[in-house]
Amino acid sequence: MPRSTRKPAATPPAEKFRRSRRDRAAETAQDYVEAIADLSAALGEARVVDLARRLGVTHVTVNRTLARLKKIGFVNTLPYRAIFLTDAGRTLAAECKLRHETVTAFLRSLGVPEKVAELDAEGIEHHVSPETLVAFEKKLKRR
Amino acid sequence: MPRSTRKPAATPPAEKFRRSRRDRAAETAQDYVEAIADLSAALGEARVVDLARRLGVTHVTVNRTLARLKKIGFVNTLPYRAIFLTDAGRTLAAECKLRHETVTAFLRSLGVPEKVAELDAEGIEHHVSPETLVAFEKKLKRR
DNA sequence: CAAAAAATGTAGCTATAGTTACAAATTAAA
DNA sequence: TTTAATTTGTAACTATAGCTACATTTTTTG
Ligand SMILES: [Mn+2]
Ligand SMILES: [Mn+2]
Ligand SMILES: [Mn+2]
Ligand SMILES: [Mn+2]
Repeated sequence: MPRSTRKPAATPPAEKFRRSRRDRAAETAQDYVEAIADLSAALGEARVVDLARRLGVTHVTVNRTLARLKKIGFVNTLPYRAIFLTDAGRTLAAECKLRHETVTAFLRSLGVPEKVAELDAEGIEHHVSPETLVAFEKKLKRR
Repeated sequence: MPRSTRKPAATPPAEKFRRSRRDRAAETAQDYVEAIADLSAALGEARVVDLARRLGVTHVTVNRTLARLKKIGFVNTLPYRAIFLTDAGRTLAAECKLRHETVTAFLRSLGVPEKVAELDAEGIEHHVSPETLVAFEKKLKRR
C-alpha cells in the first residue's frame, strides 16, 4: 500500500505504555521490600536465603537485586549479615503491603477464589493507581 | 541473631511470584500483537514507525521485538515491508483486546475516571486470570 | 577446636528491552 | 528521473533479571 494514501496515524497513546513500563520496572523493588518487611516481622530478620526461597529465585539473583536496592536507598546490607530496610524502604513496604491487601480483598469480594485472588493480586497490585485503589476501598466498605 | 534459634521459614509462597514474573514476561508480546491488530484495522497495515509511535519506543526496539515475535510465530515480516500477524498472532490479539476492554470497562464501572482507567488497564490486563476476568464480566452485566 | 554444613559472595553466561549513531533501502518530490 | 525525505535495518552500548559453577565466610556440629 502506498504510504502517501494511508490515513495519517492518530495521536498515539504512547503515554499509557510508558506508564505500564514504568510500573513494570518498579515491580521487583516493591516485591523485595515487602518480602523483607514480612520476613523481618515473622523471623526477626531477613536473610538472603529466606528471600530466595520466598521469591522463587536463586540467591545470586537476590544478591544482585539487593545491591541495586542498596544503591537506590531502600536497604542496608553488610557482607554476610542480615538485610535491613532504610526508612524509605520501610515506607515503601508499608504502602505496598496495604495496597496488596486491598487488591486481594477486593478480588475476593468479587467471588474470586482465595488462591486465584492471591496469584492475580501479586501482579495486579503494581499497576493500580491511587485513584483506582480508592475505588477498590470504597467498594469494599459498601458491602 | 543466631540462625539456629530462628523460627523455621514457613512454606514459601514462591508460586505467586513465579506467576507474576511469567505474566510480566508476556506483556510485551501481548501489547505488540494488540497494537499490530489495531493499526492494521485503522490504517490498513502496520509499519515499524507506526508501532514505535504508538508504543512510545524507538524503531530499533520495535525491530528487535518483532524479530523475537517472528521467531515465536506471532508475526510475519519481510524487509522494508509491513508487518502481518500469523493465525496465532491474530488469536492472541483478539483475546488480549477483549480482556483489555473488559478490564477498562470494569474500572470505569467502579467510577474510575476514563483516563485513569485506560492507564491502569494497560498494565493490569496482563495479570488478570481467566477466573478473575469472568468475575469482572459478571459484575459488569449485573448493573 | 577442628571439620562439616550452610550461607553468602563473585565470575561469567543468557535473554529481554531500552538507547544513540549510522547505513541502506524505499518512497515522495522536484 | 534525479534528489530529498522517510523508513527500515544494523552495530554497539546500557540496565535489569534470571541462571550455573565455584570461592569464601560464617555457623553449626562432632
Ligand atoms: Mn507483586
Ligand atoms: Mn505484593
Ligand atoms: Mn498492556
Ligand atoms: Mn492492551
